[in-house]
Amino acid sequence: MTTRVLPGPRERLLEAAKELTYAQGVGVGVDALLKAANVARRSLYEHFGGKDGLITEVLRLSAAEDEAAYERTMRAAGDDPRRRILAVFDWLGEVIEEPDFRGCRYLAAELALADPDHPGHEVTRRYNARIRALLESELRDLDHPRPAHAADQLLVLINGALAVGATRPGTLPAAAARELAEHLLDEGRG
Amino acid sequence: MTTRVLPGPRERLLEAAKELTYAQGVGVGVDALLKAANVARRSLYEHFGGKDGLITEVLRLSAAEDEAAYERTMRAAGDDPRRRILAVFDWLGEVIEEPDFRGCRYLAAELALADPDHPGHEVTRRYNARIRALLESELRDLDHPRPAHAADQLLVLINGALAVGATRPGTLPAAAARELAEHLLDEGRG
DNA sequence: GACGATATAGACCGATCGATCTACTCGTCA
DNA sequence: TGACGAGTAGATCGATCGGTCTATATCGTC
Repeated sequence: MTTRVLPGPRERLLEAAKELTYAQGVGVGVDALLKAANVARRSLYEHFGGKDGLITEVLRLSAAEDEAAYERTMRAAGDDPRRRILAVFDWLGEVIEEPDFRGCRYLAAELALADPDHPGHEVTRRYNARIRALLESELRDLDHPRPAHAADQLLVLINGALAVGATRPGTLPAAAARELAEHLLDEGRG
Repeated sequence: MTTRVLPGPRERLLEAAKELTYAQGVGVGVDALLKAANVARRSLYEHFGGKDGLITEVLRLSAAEDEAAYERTMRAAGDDPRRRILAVFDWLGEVIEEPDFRGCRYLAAELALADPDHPGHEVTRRYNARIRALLESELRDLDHPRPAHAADQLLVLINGALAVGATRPGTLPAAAARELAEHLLDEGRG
């Protein structure tokens, strides 16, 4: 059986690390992670090889979850690609207004991991590429004249809203970004 | 005399810390800062009271310099507010393409300083507010119908370009942002 | 030339870092 | 029953953390 009734030390560690690395950054100490997960020190090194392995796995897991959240948001918005894209900004607005919002986890990791060879960088790079591909696909469905370029612009708007949301809470940057996205989507349709 | 021919330990520390905290994040060790600045350990605590004081002062100094850079960029672009604002994005494009670009220093500090009471947060908050005020002033000169709202949007575009530039180097996010800024500036003039 | 302020050099502090190790417990399955 | 794998508990490691300390050197100024 690969399934399990109670979450094992691996799952507990991943969950605790997901929360703590977001709330306090990837600089959190191993002791804090072990205590929060209620896991023996040895288990961390058995399952992940070390702190870097755990952090990388957390990023991978979160990336998959967040990508799924983008897809779920768009699916729930119906079939119109325009509505689906704008729904992303509405959802981001809710995320940003959550009381414990602390900005984009992947950008924070990108900036905090000083070692350029840390495997976490590759994860964040791929995550951004996948979100961008998701957006470009919608833009093609919309028959946008420049889907690749518009996808780059949407990525700027998304990351901008998340960044401003971290520094200036309460200014509703997602709504501001959504409005710019509308202009972008209307391109080439008079 | 308050001026000095050779930079003293205070100036050397600030300069070294400005570089190291950007390249490696605010988590850099005190030893690394002292070594890079060639300064005695004691001098750091005499001048800044501790690591946090040094970091905060670096943020303050950098904020003043960067704000001046915005103003210089706009001044060099002439008198037309539209040109002046778009020049900011051209300048950001150059900054992002610099080989050692590592994203926005203030957002990185905001995300890395886990303690919400760290005085650095106030500095980054004020910095963003001042840049926003700078932009809003230009928008008023331009007789933009919604200067405050448009300033918020420009801030999203700027932070978005810097964020994407950190994660996806070479994709020219500043140019993408500039194009969206043009739409924004043309608002209400048919 | 003496003084005081400002440096430097570096020992030293307790705390914490990430990581390794041993010893013990517990459940499973042969 | 007994061997084994997985997990816990916790001592321990060397390194590094931020910070304090003493001792010495250098400087400008009276």
